[in-house]
Amino acid sequence: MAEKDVAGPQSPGGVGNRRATLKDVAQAVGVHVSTVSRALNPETRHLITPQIVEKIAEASRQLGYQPNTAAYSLRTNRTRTIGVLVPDITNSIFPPIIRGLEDTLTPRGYATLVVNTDGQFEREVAILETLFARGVDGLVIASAEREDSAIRAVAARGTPVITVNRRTDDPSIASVINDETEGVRYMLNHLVALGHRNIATIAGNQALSTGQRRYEAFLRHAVEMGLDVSPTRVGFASTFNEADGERCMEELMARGGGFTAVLCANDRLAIGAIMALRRRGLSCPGDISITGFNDMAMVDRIDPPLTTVRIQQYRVGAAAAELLLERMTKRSEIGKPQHIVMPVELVVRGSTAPPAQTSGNAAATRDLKTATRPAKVSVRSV
Amino acid sequence: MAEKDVAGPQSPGGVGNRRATLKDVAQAVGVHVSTVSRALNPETRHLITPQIVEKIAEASRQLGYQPNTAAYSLRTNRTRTIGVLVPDITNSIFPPIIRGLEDTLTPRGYATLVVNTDGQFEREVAILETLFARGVDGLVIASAEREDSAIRAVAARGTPVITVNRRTDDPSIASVINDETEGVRYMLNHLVALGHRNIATIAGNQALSTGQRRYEAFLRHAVEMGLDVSPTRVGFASTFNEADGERCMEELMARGGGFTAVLCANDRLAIGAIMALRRRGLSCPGDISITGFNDMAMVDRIDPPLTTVRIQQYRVGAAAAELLLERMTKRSEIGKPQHIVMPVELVVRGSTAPPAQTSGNAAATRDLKTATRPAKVSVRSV
DNA sequence: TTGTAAGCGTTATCAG
DNA sequence: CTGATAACGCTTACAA
Repeated sequence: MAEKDVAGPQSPGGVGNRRATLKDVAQAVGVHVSTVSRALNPETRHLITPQIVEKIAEASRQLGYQPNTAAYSLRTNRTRTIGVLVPDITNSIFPPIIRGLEDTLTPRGYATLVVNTDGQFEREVAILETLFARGVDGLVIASAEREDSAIRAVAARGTPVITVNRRTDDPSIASVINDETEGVRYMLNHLVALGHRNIATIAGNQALSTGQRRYEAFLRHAVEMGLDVSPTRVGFASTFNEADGERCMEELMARGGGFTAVLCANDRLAIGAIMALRRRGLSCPGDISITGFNDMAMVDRIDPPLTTVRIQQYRVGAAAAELLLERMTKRSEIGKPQHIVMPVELVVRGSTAPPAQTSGNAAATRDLKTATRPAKVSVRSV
Repeated sequence: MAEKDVAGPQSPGGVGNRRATLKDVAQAVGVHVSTVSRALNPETRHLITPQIVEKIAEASRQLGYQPNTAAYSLRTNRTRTIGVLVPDITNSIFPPIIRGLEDTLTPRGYATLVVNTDGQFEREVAILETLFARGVDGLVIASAEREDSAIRAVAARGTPVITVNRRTDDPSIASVINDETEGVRYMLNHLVALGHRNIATIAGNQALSTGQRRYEAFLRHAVEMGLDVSPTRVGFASTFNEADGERCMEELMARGGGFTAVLCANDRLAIGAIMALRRRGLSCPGDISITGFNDMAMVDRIDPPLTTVRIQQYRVGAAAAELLLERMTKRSEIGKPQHIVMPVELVVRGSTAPPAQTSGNAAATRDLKTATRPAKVSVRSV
């Protein structure tokens, strides 16, 4: 509870009330502003006599000199600012990505301007407009759709851009995403190991790479595993949220069921699915196992704790920042990977269990196999 | 899945590849740049002949003119940028506040630069330094401590500043906070109505206004209600997180218990408390009722669903933005409230119930009264 | 190694 | 009402 004490970020010198400028430092040392500029810039410091550099450094410290960002930008056309587009910062999968970005960008002198698109294309366009007006040096886009003409326009314009979490279908747009395919495979493996043979899925928005890739992986691997993937066991969500999960689950059950597990394209859909189940008086995982994707904050504490695929949000952000920095400095270094896929891991919790043995009270479950397998695994790393 | 199509934010005109400047527009219309500047600025537009204004507007539209922010800033010393300090964007109570800020600031032409302090004072100071270097026009601080010399320094410097969610002890620093006192009173009322007479508390960090105010309110209202507030029934958390909640709950139980409910200073402490309880083989609310504060995302879905106090995070952010805008434009308008307190509401869920009737298996519960009251209320608005 | 000077795109002051 | 001009603070050829 001790008072926080500090010299404080207020004028620790300066001239009068103004912030100190290069000219002030130059005057103090008795050299020209250009000399000060060079001395203070690591790139050009070597041009200046070490003693003078020292004197300049001292004086600028004394005066509390801080370069004027506006002047720097006006002159160099660079702002050391990165625009970050997210669908909605309120969706808890994005903040960790943003921190990953910030934590690697800030030490390099870059600031991030985070804006919300709410998944609306017109907003995305308008936002990009204002970001360009502010002269961002690069863009990180977490709101990318598979066909995203706005992003293509940005790239065509020459602004370094990278998508995170999702990617566009255009391979020339750099990206950092998660290994959706493997994630789905792990999950199917897990369900099959528990004894499930009749697995439905609630797929996400197919206009987003996450939705599309997870669904595609489901189809591919389910077939490989010899599972029945009839279209009646597929629900398509358009919004990746709880309401849509609920709706899709109801649809699936209305179509007659016959499945013992539902693989959902993300955690929020899974939560909705569980609610729908409950409303019908069914239990998870007693009657039906439900799985998520992302491992959002708190899904380990909900009832039942969600079995899901953990993605490395923070590291996705950090990797994207690194990649972007490279593309902004070394001019389009060839040979560097343009697409990074981060590994994911399966997290087994309470929302999955072996299929019910009896045809019991679960209206949606029929066609049960008898196979039973190891009941519970803790967090399994892959 | 239709391709998103748009003219795109790329050069819709411009000159060559460059962004169009005032000079370009001036040339196109055949007037001087200063005329264009005046015509485009609403404040000075009246100085220009309407026909010319129209021509200029048209040409600037045609050329896709966007004012250069850096030049504007250099000239005017204003950046239309607001710095926002939060402890950690990953903590889900902050994103809604940030959206409230953004949604009211963006339409007014301001951008927000959000940075994380991680609750470290040195980081806060360093961050303020870089924000000033970038020339922010104002500051919104969600990471304020009660005694915060850095914030005082900012205010002394003349930069408009406002704290949100928390406030400093210095009444001259404007703030928008929640009604902690009423929140605690509602909660105590609720617990007493359920029949609890022996209520413990896990207080938050007393160096933060939230922690201090909630604790003070607990003491005051508990006394008013004639409850026993012995110090053995108070635990002090230092970090407002689950781990500390767990630790405090264990401490409370180790001291011998005797309470039937625990009022926690926020939701995360409550979650930790529930975990500690569970580890001892006790149940919530069967053996002990636990309450939170904030109504964080997802606490309605955890097990048990948390009874808590809902704060209006989004509106806190929006109100702070309004207040800040006022203080930035109308020069320190007197008469306007400097401190806004937002109303809160009680949300009753599953983590509270009447105290156990028997001295049962609950090691921590004794001294039970017999009063029982209405068992469950749904969301009650106040 | 250092100084000179131009110029980035605006806005504001001062004439006309 | 409009034009000319300076200045904001910095970087960067080009000179010396």
